[in-house]
Amino acid sequence: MPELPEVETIKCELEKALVGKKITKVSVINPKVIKEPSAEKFKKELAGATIKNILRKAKLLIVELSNGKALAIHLKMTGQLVYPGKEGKEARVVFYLSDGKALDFNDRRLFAELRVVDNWNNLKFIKELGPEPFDVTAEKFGKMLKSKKTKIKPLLMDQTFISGVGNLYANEALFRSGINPARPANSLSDKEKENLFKELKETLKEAIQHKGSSIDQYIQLSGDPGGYVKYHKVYDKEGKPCIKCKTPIKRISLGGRGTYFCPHCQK
DNA sequence: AATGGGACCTGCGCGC
DNA sequence: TGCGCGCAGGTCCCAT
Repeated sequence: MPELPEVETIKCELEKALVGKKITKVSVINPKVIKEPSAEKFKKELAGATIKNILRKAKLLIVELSNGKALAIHLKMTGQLVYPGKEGKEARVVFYLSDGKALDFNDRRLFAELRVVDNWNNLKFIKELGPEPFDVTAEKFGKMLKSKKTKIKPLLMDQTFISGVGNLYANEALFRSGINPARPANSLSDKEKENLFKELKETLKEAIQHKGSSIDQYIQLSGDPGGYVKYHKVYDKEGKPCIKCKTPIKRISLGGRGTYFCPHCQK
């Protein structure tokens, strides 16, 4: 579900809402989402801990705690954090806080992953993460693409290559830079690489400003939807006219993921 | 090395 | 109204 802009939105809101508060109790409704340690230990290690700091690494949220441990949350496709919580039917874990309110962790499809760890830097997912688009220069980005024969769109979504970008924003950035998603990465000209890099960062930045894209499950911490959907130009728009040339937007499958593009504008 | 497929799950919208 | 199918902002694992 959420990509960098959505997770960044939640991160900022969690920061405002939760830092300095204590977790008084944790209720695990479906232990499936807890990957480590056991659900029992998970509850024990969180109860009584104060929330010190909230971080985001690509699409992963990290809640640093006063006891030196950290709660790592990957929302995957349908994870949601809602505060104050309502404990609806998709609530899988509920964190009760010292302010008398609850933070709900909802997850329809049970793909999400919650962990309490001693050192989040040691998580395999973290260690293998490539840089975020905001952490490299256009020059570096261009060099990274040079040795890659793989199709550009799946490459943008490869978290070990560049992190934080998912299906939605990969589609949008490629449309905005006029590049066909199936092009081999190393076939892009210097100009195209530079343009793609610029549009990728712009797209993410705009999405953050509008607090993310609520298509299906993503919502802000408050439960409100993010406002960026109305700015999408290709994602989920199969058959609709391209905003530039009116050619119907095409949907193909690349790397098993729905891929939307304008066959006329994206060469 | 790269690509495709399936797995993990639940639930929605569509066509019949 | 109901059923079956395809689809979903992610990631991991296996086969070719």
